[in-house]
Amino acid sequence: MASALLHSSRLQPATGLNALDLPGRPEDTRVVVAMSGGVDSSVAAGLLKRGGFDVVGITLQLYDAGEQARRTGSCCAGVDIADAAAAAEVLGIPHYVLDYERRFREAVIEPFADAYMRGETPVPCISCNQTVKFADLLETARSLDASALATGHYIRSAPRGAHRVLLRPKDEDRDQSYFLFATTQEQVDFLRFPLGDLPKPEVRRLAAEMGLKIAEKPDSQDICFVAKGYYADIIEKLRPDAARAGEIVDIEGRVLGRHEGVHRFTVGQRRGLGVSGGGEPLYVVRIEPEAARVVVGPADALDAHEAALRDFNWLGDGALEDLPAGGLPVWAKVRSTRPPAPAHLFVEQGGDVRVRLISGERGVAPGQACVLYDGEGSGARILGGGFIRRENPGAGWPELQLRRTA
RNA sequence: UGGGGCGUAGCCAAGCGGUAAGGCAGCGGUUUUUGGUACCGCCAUUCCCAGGUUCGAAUCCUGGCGCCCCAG
Repeated sequence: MASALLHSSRLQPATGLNALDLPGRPEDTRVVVAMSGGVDSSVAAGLLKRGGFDVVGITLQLYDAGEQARRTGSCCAGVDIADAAAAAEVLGIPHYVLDYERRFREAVIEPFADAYMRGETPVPCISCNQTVKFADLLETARSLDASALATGHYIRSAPRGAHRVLLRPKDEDRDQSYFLFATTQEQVDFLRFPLGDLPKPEVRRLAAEMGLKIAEKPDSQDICFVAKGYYADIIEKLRPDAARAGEIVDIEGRVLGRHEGVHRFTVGQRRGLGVSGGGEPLYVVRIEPEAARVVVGPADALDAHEAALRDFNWLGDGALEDLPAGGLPVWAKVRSTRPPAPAHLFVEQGGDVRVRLISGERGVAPGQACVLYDGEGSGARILGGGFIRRENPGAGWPELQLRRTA
């Protein structure tokens, strides 16, 4: 798509569709671009503008900038909004700022705090995409008579039959599909991702070429609404009464130390435990919020070979219930920064979804996403995914139950 | 108060006359549009204390102090 946008505002001869796979001339096609104030979404807007589309930039104000206003690596607040507005002006497109603070708080920040109190490790970027960006903003785009909503995510989408499919981007290092697995088919059909075919350095080059001041702006990182590194502070501020101190115990139940609240921990975490045992490093292997207990153990104790998923979003062909009984071979990511690994997807009688990780993964944390692909590398299709559930490992596997009775 | 052993960083621990390994924990950083992982760097001018021997002592000697074990 990007190459088409770069060079042409003509219709594709074979299909009669424009570069966004939409009918009509680009200049008659309105596209809303979600502009965060960063390089990526600014270039996405610039590419669409170059492609001749009727581009409207929208920036969501998501949280009170406050003292974070001057932080680098943030988005959607304070100076970032000004950056987005400046970029829109350079590109010559209309730009609007919408106040979504309340919605963002309800849909992203509050659930983020609650998840930690439950002993889970949430992915706020996913809930943000899921609710604020792809639900609320998408509705706004529709109400503005836009034919599509575009973002600066590194992911590709392409027409397939009556719908569109999501594909891993050309630049695998920047792949953001992990954060987008929860996108519904309806949303996918409406969304466009102009950066899917571009490597990041090329995007920065384009930003400079377009005269955008933010061409060298650092990538955003960390949780946008959390001052660097101290997410626990926000949770304690939001849930002042919920934080309970408790014990840090080893797998045998021996008390090794104390902690100041389970929300400060995540499964797989090593640093910050303050306890040492046996000369080998200890990791959080389980969090028991009911008992305010953090269970730690050696690296081996982190190996997980399966994960039960909730809120599963299926983007593959056919019905989820029709998967092969022996499981569908897939590639699975249980963390954003790990490459996809071979796995099998199972759907049980009651509709519960499970993934078996063939080689196992270390530190599979409840609340994180498990995202599924039909292949390994660039261009692999995103089949959907779900959030990892807290549960007792080994329970509920039909195969294991069979073995037990046999 | 007979015998034996031990006291090295927050924890474990090597060193046994030549100028303080290593691991865990901690701290800092790199990587990363989540958290974590991983990786890199830092972390005892000083070896329970006081004397002594020696060119030189954590290492040898003497005396304290403190633990532990065996015996009574």
